[in-house]
Amino acid sequence: MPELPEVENTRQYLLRSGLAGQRLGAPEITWAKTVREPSVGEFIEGVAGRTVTDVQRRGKYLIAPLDDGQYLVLHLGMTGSLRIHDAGREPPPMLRHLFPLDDGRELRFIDPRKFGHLWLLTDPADAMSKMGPEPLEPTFTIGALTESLAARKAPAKALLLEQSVIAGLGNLYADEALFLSGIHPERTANTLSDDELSGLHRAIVTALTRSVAAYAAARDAEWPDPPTALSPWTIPRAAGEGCPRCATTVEMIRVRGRSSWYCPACQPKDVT
DNA sequence: AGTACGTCCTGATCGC
DNA sequence: TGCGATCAGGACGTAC
Repeated sequence: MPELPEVENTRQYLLRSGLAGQRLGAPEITWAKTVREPSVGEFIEGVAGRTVTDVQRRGKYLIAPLDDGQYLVLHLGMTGSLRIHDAGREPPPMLRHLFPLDDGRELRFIDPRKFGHLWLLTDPADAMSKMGPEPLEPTFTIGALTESLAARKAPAKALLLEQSVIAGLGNLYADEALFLSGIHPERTANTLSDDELSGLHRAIVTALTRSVAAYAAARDAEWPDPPTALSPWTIPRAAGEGCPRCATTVEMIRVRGRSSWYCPACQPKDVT
């Protein structure tokens, strides 16, 4: 599902498609609950006629500054994706919203499960002030990770999903980072050793960096319709599959209601 | 405050 | 073959 690498891929796709510089027409919103702020009417009125000046990303949020100082903010939820196509082209199934562009194309918001959301904000930085560090920027340090986990008794897996701890991780990359660092998903966060914390920090950066690169290569190879989803992780997510490191059959448990795949040999629950 | 869990959604898949 | 039940999980609201 859209996590940091997928959202970053979307950002790069939108920029390369020339969204910046385009003036938006009145958006067609077919699922009103998608708009979180302001009202749907104010959102449509506020977006119409404005020009997009850039596409930025914070965690899993896409932020498009507009030429009047406001910001169009998008979250893809679990199944959302964005495409820019000619207005005449057959609309895809599950098209939920569209933003007409002044060059005859349109920005399409496709979202089967309707978990994506839209905002029109004057101060997105304030709205996102509780979000944790960007894992691919220098602010994400071992010290920052240690500090945010030190007093927590929840399972490590659950905390990796909290956007206030790290911005941009989701269920799949959380599992991947735990696998790469050899940490069982149910390990209590405040029992992680210094070595485990530094290994987890490195694993998060490695997993995300690897995936961002995989998307970049796919964009180049498959332009102008690059994939919105790859599977650029190493821990298998299917019953009966073997660990890529030791061939032990991987297992799945539920942590906070989320499926968590791990290798019982490489990620022991009890560390001595 | 920290932790845990239900809720929103619908296409795909599973079991009888 | 068909149909109901289950699963998937990001972020938030609520409860303890």
